[in-house]
Amino acid sequence: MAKAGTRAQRMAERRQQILDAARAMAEADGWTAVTSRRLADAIGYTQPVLYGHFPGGKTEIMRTVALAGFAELAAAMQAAIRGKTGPQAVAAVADAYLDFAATHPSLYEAMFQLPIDARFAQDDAETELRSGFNALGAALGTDADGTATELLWSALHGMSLLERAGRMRPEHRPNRIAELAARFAN
Amino acid sequence: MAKAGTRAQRMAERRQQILDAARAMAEADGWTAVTSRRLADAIGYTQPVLYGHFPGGKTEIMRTVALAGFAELAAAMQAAIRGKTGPQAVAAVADAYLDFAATHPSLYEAMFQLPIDARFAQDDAETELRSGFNALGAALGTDADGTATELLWSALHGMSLLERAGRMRPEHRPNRIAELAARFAN
DNA sequence: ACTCCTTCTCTAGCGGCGCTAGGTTCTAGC
DNA sequence: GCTAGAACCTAGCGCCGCTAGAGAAGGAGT
Repeated sequence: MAKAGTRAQRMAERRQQILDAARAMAEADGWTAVTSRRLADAIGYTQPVLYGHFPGGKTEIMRTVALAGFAELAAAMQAAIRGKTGPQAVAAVADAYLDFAATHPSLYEAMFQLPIDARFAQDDAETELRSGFNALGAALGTDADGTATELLWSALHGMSLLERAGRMRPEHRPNRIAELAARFAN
Repeated sequence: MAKAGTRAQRMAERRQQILDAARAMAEADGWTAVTSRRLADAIGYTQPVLYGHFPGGKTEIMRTVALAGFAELAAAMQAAIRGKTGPQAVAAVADAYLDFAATHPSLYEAMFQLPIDARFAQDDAETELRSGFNALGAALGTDADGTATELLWSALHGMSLLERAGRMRPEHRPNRIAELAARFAN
């Protein structure tokens, strides 16, 4: 008899362990500090074990972490909008978005800045991405061809990165959100 | 007698050679392909020579390339605005910005996405950065506390990255620019 | 109980990275 | 021609992502 659970269960557990460790490590010291050796150490095994779970190596691990991030971001935005309309909805979704990016900078980095980007659109990422996009669209109310939604996403994405890079006055964020809500509410 | 010019001249020339090679290499194959060995090969010397010119290593080289990029971007924006006001000015500056980012993706990456960011503000970067920021502000006309300018910069920055990542419909860029001009003019 | 076979895990190593200590060659000034 | 210093290279460090192949562990059949 095995120590605990079925083979598949143990595999799934360890897979999650790897993802958790990678995410924690990234948030603590940045993605460059997430090396295959350190990651293997963290889960109590050696490097090759990682490749058993993620044949694509570090890239696949980051991609998987990013995927979870998209789901979380979409959920946060949906929760923020609930029951709001007009400028309030826009301000709420903007606040939620920027908060998410600021609170989980490395997660956000994995989602948008790393070489995961290329050809992301075909698989299950589509669902989470679309879901987040829709949340933004919902905040705007009507947006026939999605152009305004694209613009709003652009502004939020850019702002989160520029804030993080120290290129925007942090204390002005409320002003920026107000400005955004004023200019984007239908 | 030396082969050509003074010592200082030869140093300056080679310094520029390194920067040119790094930039060309980055645009051709991305920054990860710009390694100290390949870079040294490209200028016909060995690695340690690079460190004579740029004690900070690869980071300092990228930072220097990025600095030139800021100057170019600011110039492109200023040229685009010339003689325009209102929505036309905003559209023109947006077009110039997005064009720059799309035409020199790796240069743009060095300017905004790489770990150069941290504490950039104290030295000569300030000038070029401020100059670009001012060009955006000029396109907007009046912007008392700079909030609208921050917002415009955010939108352009985010849009350029999302376009590059394939997350925005490329054929819709004119729509996005029009939307931007409409929402941001005065 | 013993063998066999699969499944799991580790050891060891490859090529490449950024970077640097220390020796060698060249050059300029006397 | 000699010498001091600048210029440059060789060789190597510790790290990276990744993998081939050896060996241990554990269940199935006899």
